Amino acid sequence: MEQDREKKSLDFIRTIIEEDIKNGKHGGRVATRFPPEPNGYLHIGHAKSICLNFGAAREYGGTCNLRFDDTNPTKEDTEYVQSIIKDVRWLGFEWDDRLYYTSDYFGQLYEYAIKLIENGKAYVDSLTTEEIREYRGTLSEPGRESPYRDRSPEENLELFRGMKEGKFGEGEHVLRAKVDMTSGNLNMRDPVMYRILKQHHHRTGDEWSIYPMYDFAHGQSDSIEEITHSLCTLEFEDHRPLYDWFINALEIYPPRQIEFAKLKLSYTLLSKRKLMQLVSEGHVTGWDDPRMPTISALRRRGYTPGSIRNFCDTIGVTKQDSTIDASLLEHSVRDDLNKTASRVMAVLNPLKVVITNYPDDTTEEMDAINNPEDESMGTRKVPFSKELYIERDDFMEDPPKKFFRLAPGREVRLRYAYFITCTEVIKDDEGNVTELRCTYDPETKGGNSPDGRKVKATLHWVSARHSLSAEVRLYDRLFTEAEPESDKEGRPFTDFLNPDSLTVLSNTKLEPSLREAKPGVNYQFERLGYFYTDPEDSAQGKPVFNRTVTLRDTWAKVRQK
RNA sequence: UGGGCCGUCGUCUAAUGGUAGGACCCUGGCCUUUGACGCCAGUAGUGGAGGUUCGAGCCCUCCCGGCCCAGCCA
Repeated sequence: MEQDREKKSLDFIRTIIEEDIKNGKHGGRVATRFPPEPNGYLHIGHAKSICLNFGAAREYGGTCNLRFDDTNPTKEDTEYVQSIIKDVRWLGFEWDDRLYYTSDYFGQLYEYAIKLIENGKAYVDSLTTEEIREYRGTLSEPGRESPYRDRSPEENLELFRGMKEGKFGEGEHVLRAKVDMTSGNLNMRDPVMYRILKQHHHRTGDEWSIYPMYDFAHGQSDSIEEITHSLCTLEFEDHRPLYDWFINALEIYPPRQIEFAKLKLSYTLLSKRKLMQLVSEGHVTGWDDPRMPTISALRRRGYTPGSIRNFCDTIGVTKQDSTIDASLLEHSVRDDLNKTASRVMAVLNPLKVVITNYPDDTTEEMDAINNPEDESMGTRKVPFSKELYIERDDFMEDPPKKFFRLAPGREVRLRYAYFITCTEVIKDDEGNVTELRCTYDPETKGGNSPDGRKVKATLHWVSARHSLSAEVRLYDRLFTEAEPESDKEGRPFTDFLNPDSLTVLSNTKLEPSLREAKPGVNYQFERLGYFYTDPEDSAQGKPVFNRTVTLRDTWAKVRQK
């Protein structure tokens, strides 16, 4: 039978790569690169590109370089370099000694520019920024040639050298490619190759007073590194003819650029500028605020590298503009954590329960399973005593039909402990329930009744005397709208910030084993969700928990109806 | 309105010109010491009109809709 022969369907990029390998292009070599600009933190959209570039290289026995596209010293910083290195590693990828910077190529790029000048394919333009814009034309009208377009190579050379040597001020001149001012593709209307920027660069210091534009640097950098497949996002499709023009004019190694759609995720933003704004305006506490879609924030929230890689696998790679449902990301992390996270009992919104027929000073150690999905994770002891806490939501004095948790006169199971029956409801002057009195059935120790009687609900609980209080942060979506950036009435995305994106709980009651919880560990609080000990704010014996994601909650859906 | 790209279930994504499949979401049901997980089932799609063909999601034409480009940003 051929049933087991799995038919894999490749995305269009991998299809091209396999085709190239089959045809012996580049001698079967596969070389990709991930080329971030160090001007912000990486986000989940970058993860898609990272997984594609590093993933494809890995799959086809190739290499993937990490290269920082650092051609604009006014926006870039080593802080971002460091965070990017950390994030790519954390995602599980390695570049060995292939860590590069476009700034490594400034010398070579300068030589390339000289060559184009000598060949009459580049010229120094002395128009102002505004004039260049006017001369460029519009989407529907062709541009006009600059009056400086026909300077001689000798004059251009001298001017360009002068630019390099710092003889001119910022904005006085630029170097432009002599392509075609009438092209329908605006990128071909004599694009700027170099501008004067008397700025300190995070790597080259004050060595340069001119810096190449991205368009004059990116393609050649790929060429220098002999990248076989230059993968980038759709908006650069229009730039490809220009890159090819440069490569052609320079007669250097030609990489093949292939464009794919960048990731969009519902209920969040993935624009570096706007993420920066969220940080600078204080809507979040930083780039790694767990509500952010950055890699560092997802990590701090408790997302695992595997869950993100799996997410990227699931969403695929195409050229179609699309928005992935946030629930798919949530599914990825639940799926991963379900198999690996230790279960533990934690009461977030405590309601006191006194077991009236239980001895005052007795403590029993109940056996609890750490992970029903993985027996090798073993068991632990959880103390049980007369006074307990249960979740407020697990009791209703006047329950609707479909509520089958605790209610007056009703019997439920306390997980790994006993069946209890609610006998009395205690309230304060305002009628708020403050305490429950229950009886337990000693025969049901461990959670089973010898007479075989069933209960409909199993509740989590924590022994009051043994409980630990800890700060627990409940995170929710940052925005209330699926597409905060595209409001019909043009309202800014900041109008749609979710006021309930963060709830901090301090009056929580956790099982005592959590006292020793180390920072940076994933747990499942049974029946509630996955939580992660905050790596920054947790201290010895004083963990702080971030909610990664809730468990799926069927009852919440029923209740809403 | 110049140039480039893209239209398949609600959302993503598959389908040598030959039965439109999978995932997420959703809805039922089973199971359950997590209303979780798991399992079973269900709902639901080729933007439109022509054409080629025995046969079109796929090829051709036109139309409609969406995205990107007018930085000395990347």
